[in-house]
Order: sequence, then C-alpha cells, then structure tokens
Amino acid sequence: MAETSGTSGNETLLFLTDDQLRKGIEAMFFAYRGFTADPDRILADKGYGRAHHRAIHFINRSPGTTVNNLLSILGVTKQSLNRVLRTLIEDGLVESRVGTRDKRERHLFLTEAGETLESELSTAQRKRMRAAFRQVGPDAVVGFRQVLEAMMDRDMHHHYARLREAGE
Amino acid sequence: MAETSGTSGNETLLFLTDDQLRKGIEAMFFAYRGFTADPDRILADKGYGRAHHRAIHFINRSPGTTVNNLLSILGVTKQSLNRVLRTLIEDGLVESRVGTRDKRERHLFLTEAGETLESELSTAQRKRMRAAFRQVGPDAVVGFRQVLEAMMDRDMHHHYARLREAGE
DNA sequence: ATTTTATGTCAGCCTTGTTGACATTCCAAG
DNA sequence: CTTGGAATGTCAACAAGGCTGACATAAAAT
Repeated sequence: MAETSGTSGNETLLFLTDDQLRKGIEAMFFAYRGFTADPDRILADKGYGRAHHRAIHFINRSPGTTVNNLLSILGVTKQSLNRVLRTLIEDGLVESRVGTRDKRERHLFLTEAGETLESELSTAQRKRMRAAFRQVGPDAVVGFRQVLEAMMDRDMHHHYARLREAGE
Repeated sequence: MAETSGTSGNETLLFLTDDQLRKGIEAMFFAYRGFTADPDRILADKGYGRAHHRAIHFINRSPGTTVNNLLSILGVTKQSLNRVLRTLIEDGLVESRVGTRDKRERHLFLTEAGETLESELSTAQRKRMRAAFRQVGPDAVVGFRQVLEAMMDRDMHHHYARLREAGE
C-alpha cells in the first residue's frame, strides 16, 4: 500500500501510441482467457460456472460475509447472486447462517466440501500465475500489479485494498 | 517480439507465497472489470453486448478476415458468433462478402457505421489504458505486458503475436 | 458422379446477467 | 406500541450469449 500512494511525480510525459495501447488491450483480452481457463475446466466437470467460482473465492476470503457485502464486491444484482448461492447451499458447499444481531442478514461460510473445491480451483489458478510470475521475474510482477491497480474503478480498488489488508 | 524470446535465464528461484499469487488473481479480476466498463456502457446504450465489441474489434484489426479465422481468435463456437454477426450485418455495421477464390468463405469488413462505433469503443478503452500506463510509468508497462503474455495459452499467444506483426 | 470435408446457418438448451414484485426484519416517529 | 419506511433476501420472468445437434451448400477427393 505504501508504494502506490497517489500520483507521485511519475507523470513522465509518455508518448503512448494507439498501437501500444491496443497491444495492451489485446494482451488483456487473451490473458484473461488463460487466467480463467483452468478453473473453468474444473467447474464445467462439476456443473458449475464462473459465477460459482467467484462466490466461492470471496466467501473463502471473508468467511461470514453477508450477501450484501458479496454483492458489492461482485458487482452483480442480488437476484443473480442468489441463484448461484442457492445451488451452492443446496449442494452443501456453502452454509448460510441467519445473523444473530440482525436477522435480515445471512452470513456465508464454506463447508468442508466447499473448502475442498475452493482449494482445487485456487491451486490450479495459482499454478498458472506462479508459472507466469517465475517466467518474467519480480520487477515485471510489480509492474503488472501497478498497471492493474491503476486500471480498476475506484470502488473496485477499494474492495481490492480491503481484501489485501486482511490477507497481509 | 525480440524481448520475449524463450525462457531466457530469468528462472530466478522466486519465493512466491500463496498470498502474493492471490493478490495477482484478485487484481486481475477487479482490473478486468474496469477494463471492460467503458465499452460496456457505450454498448448497452445501443443494445449490444461485449460479444459484439469483440467481433467489431477483431474485424477492424484484420479487415476481410473469414468467419473461421475470427472463431479461432474468439474461442467461441461458430453458432454463437453467428448470432452476433447476423445482428451486426442486419444493422449495417459489418459487411459479409462471399469469397471469390473459395465461395464457402465469408470475408468480413466494417462499414463506415461500423468503423464509427469501433472508434468510439476503442477510444474509450484506450483512454483508460493510457491513463493507467501514464500513472505507473514505462517500466511497469513492460512488466504488465510480460506477465500477461506469460499467462496466455499457447494458441492465444499465437493469435496475439500474429496481430502484433500486422500492427507494427 | 458420388462421397467426404469445410464452412456457415438455423433451432433449441443452459448459465448468468437483468428488472419487477414481494416477504421479512429492523428501526425510527408518532 | 404501532406503524411506515428502509434494508435484506427470495421468487418469477426475461435477455444475452455461451453450448450441441441437425442441416444446407460449396469444394475437394475418390
């Protein structure tokens, strides 16, 4: 969090041609496909989709999170998330506990089975990320993260930073 | 193409914790949302989706490309692409010419209206990419592209490289 | 000439996004 | 206390864009 503070002086008048920018755009497109490819394969076997993966990931990251909190992270409607959550709960991967302080809220947890799937998915995804990071070296990794952070919307960066706090 | 040649010696035994990798994964997730946000808004107004954007982008990149070539780039089924192409053709954004040498093929071109929309979309997307690149500086940009390339599947990297040739 | 292959189209299904209507719970104002 | 509004979660129905299967046509092979 220290190194990304503000627009600190590096407004080095860069000549960025449309070509350079377009390469970045296309790289982003093709890389994202690779990024999701391994989890997608695993999920397809079990009858789930990418939406299930996202839910599982962020429930694992913040056990006990509420549906509403999850909604603002995922940026979908509650109705859309609800469908996914319902199947995960029915299948025994996620547990939904009614809030004690506020009974309107549902707090979400992964069951053991849920943690097993989460582990399988994130292991596959980390494996690819690790290979890429190793291939290019630590400086490139820093640059990678800097650009991605600069590309996020403000509120997404907020969620990203809050998750980082917790994990660090 | 010169600087990315092979696994050249930088296999520097990196200690990559699961935490570091997960940060990369989450950065990728949140950043991709930002990456598509501006075009998505423009498209929604006109009744199109992200799939239309992808088709328009790559037709613009390779005018006269065939449906089959587009398919392998986009990585979807021809039936799925066909639905999108049909609406674009009906709406007069894309022109489909039957091949002269091989009459089975359809060659795809943007019409003037298609080029107008393409320009609107790519201008918005480049604007965000440019802002991000400027914010973080040229070294970070290099690292960004290196990681993304290392994350692509082999065949996607192939398409990426072929497009780069043409644009350079 | 007839079969096989390549390419593109049409029909129908599934996931996952959307909006609208609604039930429950909490809280604040009367 | 009760009543009206806000917050939260659920149910229903629809749209976009993936998918597979069946099929038409053109080219190539036998």
